[in-house]
Amino acid sequence: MDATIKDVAKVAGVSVASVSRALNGHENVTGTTRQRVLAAATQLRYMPNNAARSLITRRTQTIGAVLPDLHGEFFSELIRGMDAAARAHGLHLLVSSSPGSAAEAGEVLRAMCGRVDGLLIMSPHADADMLADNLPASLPTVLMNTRVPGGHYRSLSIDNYGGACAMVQHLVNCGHRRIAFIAGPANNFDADERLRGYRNVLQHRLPTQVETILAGDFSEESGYRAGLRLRELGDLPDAIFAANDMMALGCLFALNEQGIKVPDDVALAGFDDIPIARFVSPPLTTVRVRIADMGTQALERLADAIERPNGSPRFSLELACSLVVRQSCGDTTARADTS
Amino acid sequence: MDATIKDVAKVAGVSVASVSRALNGHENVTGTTRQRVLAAATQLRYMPNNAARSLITRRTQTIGAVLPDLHGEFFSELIRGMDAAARAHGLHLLVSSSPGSAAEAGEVLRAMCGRVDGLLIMSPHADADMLADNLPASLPTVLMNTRVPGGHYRSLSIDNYGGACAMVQHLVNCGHRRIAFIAGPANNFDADERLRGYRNVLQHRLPTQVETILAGDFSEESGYRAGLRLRELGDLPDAIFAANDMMALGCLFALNEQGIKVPDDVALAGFDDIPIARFVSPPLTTVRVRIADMGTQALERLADAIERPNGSPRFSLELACSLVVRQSCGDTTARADTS
DNA sequence: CGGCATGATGTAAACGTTTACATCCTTGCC
DNA sequence: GGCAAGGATGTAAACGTTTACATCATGCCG
Repeated sequence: MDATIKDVAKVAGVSVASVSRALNGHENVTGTTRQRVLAAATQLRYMPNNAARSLITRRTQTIGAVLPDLHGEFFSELIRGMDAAARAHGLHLLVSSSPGSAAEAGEVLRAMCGRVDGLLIMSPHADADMLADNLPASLPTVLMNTRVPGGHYRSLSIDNYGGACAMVQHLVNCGHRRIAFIAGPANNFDADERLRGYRNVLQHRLPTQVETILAGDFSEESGYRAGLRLRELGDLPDAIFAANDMMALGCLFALNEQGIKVPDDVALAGFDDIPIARFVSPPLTTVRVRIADMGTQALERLADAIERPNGSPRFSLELACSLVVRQSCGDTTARADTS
Repeated sequence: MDATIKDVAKVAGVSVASVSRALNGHENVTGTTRQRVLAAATQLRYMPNNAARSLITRRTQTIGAVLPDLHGEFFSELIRGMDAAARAHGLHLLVSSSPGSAAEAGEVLRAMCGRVDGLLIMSPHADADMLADNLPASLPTVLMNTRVPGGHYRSLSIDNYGGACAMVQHLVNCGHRRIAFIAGPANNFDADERLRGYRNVLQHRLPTQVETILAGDFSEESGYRAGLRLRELGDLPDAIFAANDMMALGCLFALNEQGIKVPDDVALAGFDDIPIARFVSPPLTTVRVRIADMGTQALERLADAIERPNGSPRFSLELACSLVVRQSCGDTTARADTS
């Protein structure tokens, strides 16, 4: 059985209160007492019982992350960013995915909220009602890539819309006119925003062009299929903008197989700047999003909200993306970035 | 303030003991009492306080996962597998990476072990002493891809060695003789085992050939650099076996740039079967490892060890890999798998 | 020298559960 | 009708901390 604070007190010859004070670094404790306590604690390999501590302090030193399915590098990056920030703040990270239904997501939320000091939520199922139903209003929360109207929640997003606009602008500036878009999955926040950016620029800069949207679901396979279907559209477009890099790569391989040259026959662009994007040939022009950064920032905002329950304001932030121009879209004079 | 069990008891007009029994599904409680309690609980939105519960039950319903750095799809897959199994068992998942030093890893372990019922550990820093120093002997633990001699710990690994042997065998069977290897990072369990497999087959099947090992670190960039360095070796080898797919892809792009044709000029093989492997051209012959499966299995073994503290035996298991033959190594008669 | 402020230390209550044990009620049997 | 048995329910202790408050020693000042 593990040693308790009482055992330490006995060995050190002091009261439990002094042990607690010494171990928690309070001021009012003599140097000699502190030393005796520390010695006893290490001798007994004393580890404070977190349950007992949480019970009285009402803090768990844990924050929860509720994510959608955990496929792909996106989530390891996100978790990596959150983990680094959590460790820096002395916090622990409880993660859970919530694939499936909204009901299931609510269940995950309820199961978590009693064990954490705050919550990071990224979920397609999250809306105002669902959150209100499953979360105590007092629990600090930061939404990630999840739009809930009302301004009642803190929220942090990648500026997918801005990034998509920038990319389509770039394609237009390169002289491309007929620009096709490979869409992401339905009901996906990122996918919707990127599509919105594509449409916006098309309407404003190329009002005479009709939009061309190919179905996709963010998987490289769906990009591959889109690339094979391209011929069915009649003439090849000038450029293809895939809603993420994986689909862009899938599409690239499909184009290769058909003998369609990128960027000579058609330009190709992606979104995310996954590591492999710069190693394919031609290197892929894409939009860089700093995913780990979003995780870190989200956690830090949350930590702040926990520490200053009233002082920390609600906010709704968008993290900027940056255009990464490589060789897959032809004109590289705009800006070169192969770092 | 949240409702407590006392509030529920008051509303339901019963004692706290009955509330506890009703809510935890014990037998000896009347149907009417149970209903009254349930009604009161939902009315008050009662959520049991986990700290108090853990304090007395000495269970946290949480298992901890200590991982090395969290880069790449490997970890999202691993976490995905663990998460699915955890939810199935009603357990929560506390994750932490332990980049950096062994001391830091020890700290992570100590910080975790008071908050979990069991631990899943994957760490290059883990050895018998380090674990003994930082973990209570009573804490159920499952090691993943981490070799600690002595048979004192439960452990689960990918059969990297077997997979690498199978791949090199396959290359030999395809008629290749001069086989180069792009190694993974030093002190990495997977990397070491794959190298060992390469060496083993070389020694037994091709005793006259010298081994050719190019440095790498599992990143696509290091594979790319290895591909560029290939010419420095003099004649091109017959085949290149990269210790993981990312390096194989990096290498593939480097070969493309140099006008070296795969598989005509040189065969290329990888390890992991990441999703994109089947979409590059030529599709990559590789070794499939079921990473999510390892996470799931590890968690399930751990859950078993927690539930049956004495009944569950120590074990040391290796999860089989399977050869996935595509077009990058020439001869596809051995076995085709493009699923 | 006495009283008082100051600061270290000890005592004990409180946190919200679970559960062993006591109590009470019901039921069936003699 | 009384009694035993057994099942439902209540009472209270226990889990291991933190911390408000009490106590005690010390030194300073009047």
